[in-house]
Amino acid sequence: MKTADPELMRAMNRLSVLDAIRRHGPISRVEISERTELSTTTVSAITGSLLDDGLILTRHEGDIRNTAARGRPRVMLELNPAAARVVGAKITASRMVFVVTDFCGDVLSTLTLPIRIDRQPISVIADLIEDGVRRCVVDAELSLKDVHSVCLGLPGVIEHRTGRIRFSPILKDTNVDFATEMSARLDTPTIIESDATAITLAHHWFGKARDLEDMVLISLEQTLGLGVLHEGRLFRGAGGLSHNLGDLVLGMGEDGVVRLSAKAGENAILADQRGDGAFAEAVKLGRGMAHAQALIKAEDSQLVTAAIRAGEAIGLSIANIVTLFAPPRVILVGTSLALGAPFLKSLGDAYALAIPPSLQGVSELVFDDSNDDFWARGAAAVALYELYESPWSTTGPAR
Amino acid sequence: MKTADPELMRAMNRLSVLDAIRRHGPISRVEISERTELSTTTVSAITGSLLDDGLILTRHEGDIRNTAARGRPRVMLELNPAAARVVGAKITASRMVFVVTDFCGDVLSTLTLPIRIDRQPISVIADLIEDGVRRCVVDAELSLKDVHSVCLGLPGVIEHRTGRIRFSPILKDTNVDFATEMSARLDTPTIIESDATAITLAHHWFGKARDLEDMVLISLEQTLGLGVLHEGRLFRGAGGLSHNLGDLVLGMGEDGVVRLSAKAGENAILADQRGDGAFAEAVKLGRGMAHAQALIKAEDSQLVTAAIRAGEAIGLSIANIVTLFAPPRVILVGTSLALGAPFLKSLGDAYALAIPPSLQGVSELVFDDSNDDFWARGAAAVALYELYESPWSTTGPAR
DNA sequence: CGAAATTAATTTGGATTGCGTATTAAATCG
DNA sequence: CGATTTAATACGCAATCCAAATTAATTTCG
Repeated sequence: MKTADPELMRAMNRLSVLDAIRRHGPISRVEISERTELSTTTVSAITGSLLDDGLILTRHEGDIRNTAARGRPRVMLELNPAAARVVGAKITASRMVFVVTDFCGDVLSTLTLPIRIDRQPISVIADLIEDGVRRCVVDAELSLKDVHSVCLGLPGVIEHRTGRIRFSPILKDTNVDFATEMSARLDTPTIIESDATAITLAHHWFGKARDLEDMVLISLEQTLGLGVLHEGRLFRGAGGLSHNLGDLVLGMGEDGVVRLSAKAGENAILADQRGDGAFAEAVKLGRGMAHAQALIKAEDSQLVTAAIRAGEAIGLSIANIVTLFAPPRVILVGTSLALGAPFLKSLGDAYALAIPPSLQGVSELVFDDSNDDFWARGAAAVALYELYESPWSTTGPAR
Repeated sequence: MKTADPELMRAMNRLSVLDAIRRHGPISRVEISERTELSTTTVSAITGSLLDDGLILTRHEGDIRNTAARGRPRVMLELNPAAARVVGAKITASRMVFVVTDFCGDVLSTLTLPIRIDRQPISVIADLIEDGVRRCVVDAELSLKDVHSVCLGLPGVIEHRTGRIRFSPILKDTNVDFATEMSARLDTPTIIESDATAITLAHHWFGKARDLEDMVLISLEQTLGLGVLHEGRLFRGAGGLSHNLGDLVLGMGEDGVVRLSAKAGENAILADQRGDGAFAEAVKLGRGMAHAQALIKAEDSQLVTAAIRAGEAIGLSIANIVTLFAPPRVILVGTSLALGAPFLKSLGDAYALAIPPSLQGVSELVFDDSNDDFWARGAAAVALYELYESPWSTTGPAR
């Protein structure tokens, strides 16, 4: 346990205030005081220091109290977008998406590189990422010096605390210290995070989980990922390890264990389709799911069967996750959602069947079809969160 | 997030100091200061207040410094056993075990009631538990007034925060507010906890996880349970819900989903044996596993097959749990371990096969055959932990 | 045997924090 | 323009932690 001193106390309350300002837009000091349950005195002191540090701004318009606006008007406070910038990225086997965001998490520029990096040597991938980051920063009319930190979201088993990639489907190597590598290349602190964890935070901050402190997210892409929000914070396994849902085993098959990824991963669903030339091409370019969607609409029986099988396996797995975490909401994201009705129906049916009676109704399933920018924005949010948490330079004694 | 004020700060450091004293036996103030990273000043203040409150005692012997004991000798501090007493209990379908412990968690008296309560009306079960608690307290030559709180550990899906039993194999009813019921009967605060969670804390305090802050425990009894220790604290699902491992689904069968409990629960393993009169009797008395052990040693082929099947299913499930939590150690407990070599071997083999390569070696499997007292002691530990955390009466301003 | 040395624990003083009350600030209402 | 109302700040208090100085209780050595 961390030892508690006045400094920690202040840090906690600062984060609490900063978070209230982030979540509830322009907000007055009184309202912050109500939400955080801190005294107005304390809120004044902290907001004063935040103003000094340039992290927040005042706005004298927009006091939207109940019509009868008597008395001294409230001064609204909001995050200062210019306080810092971060870069977030989503790296997949067939493309990279970068965003630069301001201190609020609002996107300043976007860059998509539709490049297949699957199984390229690590140096090539690092080169491409470095290039993407630099270009996206330039697009935002900034320099890397203006960027506080970078967060890369990628699939696989990521050790957030150390910045190591233990395994990723896009890398040949395992156990790569990617944070150190990229930090050196960019000369900017770089955080490595699981893509699923990144978009989990994106949903907590901007998306379909703004109202919740507990939530689970399942990402269905090439890799099947899991993100967990527990008591308002990202939950990672022991040692900061991210979860890799595709590694879950469903049972024993003839030649070894059957993993979820083998039944419901993108590759598994599309495997039978590779024969078709046009389709194979599409898969290579990362458009497999879009093509599959079209075929399913045309009732391609083989693919429909595969989709139903996959939906079933995922539905069961979600039930298992709910059994373990009991979240009030489960958000599903990822390219596989494009498979359409047959997939979603079998998923929902399997889930309904598999959820234990004692947990019936505790959890709602929500589907989300956000684009890649949203994932990258989630990575940026991870970087911002660490920034919010970190003691800010000027945080000194009250003047 | 809790708002941080001096009181919280003090509470955190108090707990930290108290925990150091609990864990590291008689310990001097300097050593507490080193371990907690608090200044000696603060440690002195806190220990002073703990002494005033009678929670700890001084001991002038036993300063075991490096032989050359120069300078003023250290005063050793230890928990005051007499500071409080709690009752812990383990409730199963075929027996109840109660313990009274002192403030250190040391057992003062034990009571085992080998009564089959399976599916009795709730009032009967409550009666029996009340009786057991009262008798065990009397055995310790105490009165219920001397008991600070009671913690009941039982199988199923337990909502710790509210004290509700959402489902338990030993109850006909579901969603029972058992904490309120028992608190009123005993006129003593009563905590309801999952049995698996209780023994998880027992292992953290007294058993095979004293050295770890992260750990997962799998309990294999009539019900299959899961306990998680995360960053030194018990981890429960959202809303304080305990996990019920038996509800995990392994796949789709002919008539609906196949749950782990149907493949590896005590009932599942012993189901085929019910025909035998003597065996059926043993099962009813909760001795099924002991008898099964004997039969397996005699190479009863039917039972061996069932044990191997069960071990396989559990091994796979453990791999899945490790995939999600990545704990450095997994402790297995419960009556099913008595099934012996064939079971344990198939469990270990299935686990080794199912653990994803990227997580190979992060987790070690440990088997534990503690008796029921240990479970009950775990429940007592849960009660004690809440006591340690709670602001103590006399915790006022420093004198 | 008594003074010096050594280590433990407490006391003192300074800095920071949060909270409650009183005060100032900035608007509307009559 | 003054009274009223509400927001934000200023001031004083109590509690926390820490660092340095002080006191306490030993052992060591002359």
